[in-house]
Amino acid sequence: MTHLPPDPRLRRRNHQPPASGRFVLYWMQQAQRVEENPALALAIAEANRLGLPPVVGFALSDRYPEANRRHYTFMLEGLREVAAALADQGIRFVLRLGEPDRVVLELGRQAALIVCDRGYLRHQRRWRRAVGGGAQCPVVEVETDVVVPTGVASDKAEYAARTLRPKILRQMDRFLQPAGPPLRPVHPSLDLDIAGEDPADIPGLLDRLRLAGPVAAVSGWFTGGTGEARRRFQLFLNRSLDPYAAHAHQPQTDHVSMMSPYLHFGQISPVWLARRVREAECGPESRAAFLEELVVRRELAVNFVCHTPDYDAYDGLPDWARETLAAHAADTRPHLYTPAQLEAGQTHDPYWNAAMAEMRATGFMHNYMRMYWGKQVLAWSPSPREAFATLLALNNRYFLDGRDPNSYAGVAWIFGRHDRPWPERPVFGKVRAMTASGLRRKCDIEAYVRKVALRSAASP
DNA sequence: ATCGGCTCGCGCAA
DNA sequence: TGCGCGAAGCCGAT
Repeated sequence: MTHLPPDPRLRRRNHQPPASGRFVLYWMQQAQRVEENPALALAIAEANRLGLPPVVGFALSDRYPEANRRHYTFMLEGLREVAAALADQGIRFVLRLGEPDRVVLELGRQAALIVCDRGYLRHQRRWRRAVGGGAQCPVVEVETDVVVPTGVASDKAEYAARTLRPKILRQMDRFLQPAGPPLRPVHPSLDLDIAGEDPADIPGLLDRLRLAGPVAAVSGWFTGGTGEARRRFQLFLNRSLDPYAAHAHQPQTDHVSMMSPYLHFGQISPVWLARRVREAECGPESRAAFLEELVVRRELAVNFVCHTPDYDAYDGLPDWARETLAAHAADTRPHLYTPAQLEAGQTHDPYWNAAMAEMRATGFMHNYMRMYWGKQVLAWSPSPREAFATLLALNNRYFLDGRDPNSYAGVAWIFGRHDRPWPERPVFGKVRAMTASGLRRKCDIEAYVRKVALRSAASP
């Protein structure tokens, strides 16, 4: 493997010598797409060089943290499309039920090389460590789901967006160069005799998985898959990119890309999205604002989970934030709600209830409302620690983009992470507060409430 | 309608 | 060591 190009997106996961095998295995887990997938491209190139067919393997586990029907329907819609797109190229897609590390080590016994993509949460890292340590052939990891590879951007936990921003912007250009034309496999793998599930049988697969909770699918609002992501993004470019910057705090509009569910499952490439926006005709402010969200803040969230071992724990918050929240632990809470009352959207606040209804009905929430929604849970919970737990649970249960680095960075932001102190007030202490009067001042919040009422009434 | 003050700590200039 | 400034705000003064 000494021939591997010196590409900062590549990393060897073990030091096994070259092995013989029936195929080259691309273990797809994070980057659930065929287009703009550098891990798949590397697997095809290596397969051609070795004179072997490439095979794509995917492990479907119902032990994924907080897995439910909503997430899995969306993911399986995407994987069905992946299987069909791979078949068009003569590549076999092997879907197996089970824990990813075990499934991949089993499949990998017949592989000359394993290529994997890169998710950033601790269970995804654990799977890759286990595969790297257990495989009898070389394992190469490819960074697939950020623009600037994490180690190139920064090798430490960044304090805030302002400290990461210059590092990202300095490097962005070189990682937005278009890849060459997609490589075709010389040796097709469709006829290889490898057992796997039928990825097109979504109801059958869902029935066989033990999924938590009564959280319904939201296919009426969001259908999974790269084709659907591209269609939606084209609509965004046509209609919503130009007012994007001006309407960032206008949740009554739909001038947002809604790419986060597709990015979360790797169904669309952030590099491709960034290139499209750079080429788009729009005001420079909107172009910069979108790239700020897509690249700077999204990759700040990745930096956060990579360098904060307890990214999902209250104790991982900055000292100043924990200290000020502790100093206000005994403050009177004018409103207190249980997690069940919050989940049902039964509070005194119609704006908050609308946000919760949007989340339940569609699996999505406008960014500005996500902040307001989170800040109120802090205000209405018996303690910041309980608020933190409630927010993560609701986030990961209902959002299609739950359980993403952005989920953990977003919840931590509610409690002061990546933010600065502000004037001291009850309950919040020096952590930034948001209020209903602020919503009324800054946007047409009544129009947002009406929009959500229509949507949740029409909910499938 | 707009403006300033509030508050902590990082990173750069000196 | 000093200083400017920051992921999305609030509030009161003008």
